Amino acid sequence: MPQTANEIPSRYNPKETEDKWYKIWVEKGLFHAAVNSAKKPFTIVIPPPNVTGILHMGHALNNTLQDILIRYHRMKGEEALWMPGTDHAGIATQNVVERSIAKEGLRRETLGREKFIERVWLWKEQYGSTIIRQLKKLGASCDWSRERFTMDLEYSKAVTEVFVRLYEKGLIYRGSYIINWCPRCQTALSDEEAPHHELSGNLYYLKYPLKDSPDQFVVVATTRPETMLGDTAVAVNPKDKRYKKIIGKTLVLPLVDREIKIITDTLVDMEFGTGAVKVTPAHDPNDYAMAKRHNLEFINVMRPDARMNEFAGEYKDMDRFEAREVIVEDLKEKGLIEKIEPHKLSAGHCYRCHTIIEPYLSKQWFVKMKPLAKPAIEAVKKGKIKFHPPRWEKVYLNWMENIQDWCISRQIWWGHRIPVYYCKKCQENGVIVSRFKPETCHACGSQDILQDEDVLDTWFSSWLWPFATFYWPPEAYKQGLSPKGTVPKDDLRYFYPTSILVTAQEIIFFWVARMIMAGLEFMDDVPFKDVYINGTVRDIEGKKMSKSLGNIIDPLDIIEEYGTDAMRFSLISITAHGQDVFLSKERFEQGRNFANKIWNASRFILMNLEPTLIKTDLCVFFKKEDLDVVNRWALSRFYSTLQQTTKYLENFQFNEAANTLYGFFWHDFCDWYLEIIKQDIKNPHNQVVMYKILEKSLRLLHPFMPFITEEIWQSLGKLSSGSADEHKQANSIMVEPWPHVQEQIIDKKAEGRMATVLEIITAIRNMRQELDVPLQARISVVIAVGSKENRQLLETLSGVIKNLARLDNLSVEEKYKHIKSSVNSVIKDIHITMPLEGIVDVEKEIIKLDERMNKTRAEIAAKEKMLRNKEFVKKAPEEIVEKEKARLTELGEILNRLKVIKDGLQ
RNA sequence: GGGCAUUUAGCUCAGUUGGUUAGAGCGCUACACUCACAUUGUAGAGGUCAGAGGUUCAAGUCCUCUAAUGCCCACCA
Repeated sequence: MPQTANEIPSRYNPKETEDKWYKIWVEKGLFHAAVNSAKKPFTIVIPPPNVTGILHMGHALNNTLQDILIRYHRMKGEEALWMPGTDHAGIATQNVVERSIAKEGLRRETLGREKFIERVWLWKEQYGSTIIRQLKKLGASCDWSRERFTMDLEYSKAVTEVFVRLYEKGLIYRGSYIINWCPRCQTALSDEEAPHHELSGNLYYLKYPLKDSPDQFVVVATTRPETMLGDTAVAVNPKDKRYKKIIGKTLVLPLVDREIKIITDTLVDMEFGTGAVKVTPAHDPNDYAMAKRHNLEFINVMRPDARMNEFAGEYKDMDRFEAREVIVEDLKEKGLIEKIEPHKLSAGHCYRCHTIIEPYLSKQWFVKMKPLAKPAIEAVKKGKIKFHPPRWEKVYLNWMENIQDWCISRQIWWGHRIPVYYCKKCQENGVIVSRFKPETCHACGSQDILQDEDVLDTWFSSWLWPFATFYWPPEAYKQGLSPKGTVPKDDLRYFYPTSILVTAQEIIFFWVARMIMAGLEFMDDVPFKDVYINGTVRDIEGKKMSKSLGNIIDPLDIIEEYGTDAMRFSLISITAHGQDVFLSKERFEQGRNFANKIWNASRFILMNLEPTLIKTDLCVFFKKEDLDVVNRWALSRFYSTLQQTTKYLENFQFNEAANTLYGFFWHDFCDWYLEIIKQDIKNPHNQVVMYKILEKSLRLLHPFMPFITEEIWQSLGKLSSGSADEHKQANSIMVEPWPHVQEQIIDKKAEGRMATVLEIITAIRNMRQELDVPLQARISVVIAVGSKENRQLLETLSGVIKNLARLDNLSVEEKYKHIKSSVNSVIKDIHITMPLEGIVDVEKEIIKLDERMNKTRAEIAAKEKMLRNKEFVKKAPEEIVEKEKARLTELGEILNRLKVIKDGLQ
């Protein structure tokens, strides 16, 4: 910011400041944090965005919150580390790269695994840092020297280590189960990766003939008739009287003519459908469980791409939905469809490509979760980890207490290979779980050893993020040197556990819960002490923002148009504690306007500051007695604001903190204080106080609006350089201390007195506007005061009142005297009289007075009733009772004054 | 089926230990541009705090029920 008025543009231009300061901050190493035993660590690990990600509003909100916390704690003098990085996002990235090579006419399968992985790395080099660049645009003060990627070599070591340790502990096993299978991605998915959505489908009633009497049927109801080809039983509830006689009899499965038995199982709901259910063990998790109980056969009728296989006979090669139609047609022809009813059902969908998942029988690796969940439940119940807002604790506990085993193998190529090896000779028996590829088979000595083809679920690496980013396990880094040449050996001990995790509700199960389990299992301590769950960003109609809905507001567009600070501030000020946010583009104007307000207030101050005056030792002016009431009020308001803001930040009430600052800076400081002192701007007290408040306000605003505050703060620094004040370091506002609350400067009495004066000014302005008195008109006001104190106050500030209320004359009297043809107002024990000969409509004035008197009387009646109530006087705290009494007295006085005025007018 | 959240001004929302006259931003009305800022200033209009019951001296705030809306979880074929 240049120094003279002419050089400072009247509008804040974010483009000129943002990139400049970001670069300087990075160059000065201000984002870097290192082990420092003299300081308390404050650590946040970023929820690593997908390497394929592009910044959306959810990221903008989430990362702005983290940046506010980091900048605030850095200013508080803590060693604040924000650990950044990206997630390799297995399926998502593989899909993106597959689409990308498809443009060259290439397919993954033809390329081969090794070549394909090379292409993924290449893609990562080229496009993988997009979101990191975008986070920088957002002003994120991450320690970029520590940036990690979940596929980094060192990180992979941690993943392998964890797999081996869990396996050795008996918590990892391999088995054939019904899992969620995405036929498009052709991989298994965990339960969390296959969210259920409602679909409109049909309930088909199929008739299965009895072997002994082919004209008799058992009717079964199903939503997926194509799976009937794999049926190996029909089940009924043992209590179901309707089927009692035929239990154990044999049915002939239509189309395939397989003989199947009628069995009983308590799982069957008698109320649903016909009470008889077809059992397809290889294609339904319930049927699978039933089949295990009854020793039924498992017949898989589909291929991994969800086309029918050789067990489907003539339906082979048909897609599952095509097969459904054809099978229904064929059954219809044979008269084996009783009816078809429309039916709402919910089915799992792939969270990546939204394909309907197929419950599919296959061999996968699982983690036993119950033993891991137990300590993680305890930790939260004992309050070692606190959720904010606390309601999420219930969600977490509910999931953890009903946790299912975690399917961690994925049939894709991009990810951490499972550290499991098989001896080709010994086949399945020769399973070797190892940190390194074994040279020979332990059993037969064969060197023909193959690694498991599958990779691990992405979250199997993400759940290690709070410690794997600090080079875990420490034994592996005993030398104290990482491949990158830093010395990380004490980092883990110093920065772990991290301080707080800020994330979105969608990943509480995927990520938060699992990190807690991993932290307790491998670090023997919780990974963070607080979890702040920020709300979901929605559009103005409450819909989640998504590409497919086309309702995206791109944060980068907003930054381009309004500036980063404006975007950050707007977003924060409208986001209530953990509530969802409803956004429209216009809502960012508030932040832009505020940035401009800060800019112009600073411009005004810079233009009017006398460097010689603020260079003198400031402390002398902080003797309260020396300052006039205006300055005492202003400083008191500032420190009250500081106190409030600090409290809100400590409680994660970011919107309250932002709005408190907004209200103070705009309304108290600009609208009132600067307007008042304009008249006497060169007064040394005014000079120092306005400088002080601006400088400290910039510090309070800095975590929210980092760029504009730095820009202005640097200009202030230049102006006062060489002085003995805070600018002697003149480094960056980023590392300036967060101001201390000076309780002795908070002066409620001064605040109260000024409030009265401001009320008087407002009342006078109101009176003249109501009567359409032009601003140019020469008017006078007579104020009659009840107390000596008020008289003194008003006499002292009479110049201020005259100026702000645009009065020619202001006389302060002791007693109210009626003035003919005047407008009147009463504030507490103060009469304001504005003589306006010829303009005043006495009738109208009397009506207005009556209205006010009636209102006052009603209030008096209510207060009297309250105070007559003995229960109230007995039970309410004394101060409340006193307050009510005082208010009653005041109301009485007001009523009397109104009466006097009315009498005078008549 | 279970759970959670929301319901306060025309709109979008604040209001964390219950305590004067319920707040903000936007929008609206009127007035004001030589004097930091029209991305501005000044003043104003606008609310029986979803409904019903209860606890309490006192309820937007605590409890119960109802209604509407949104979200999450669950193996109903």
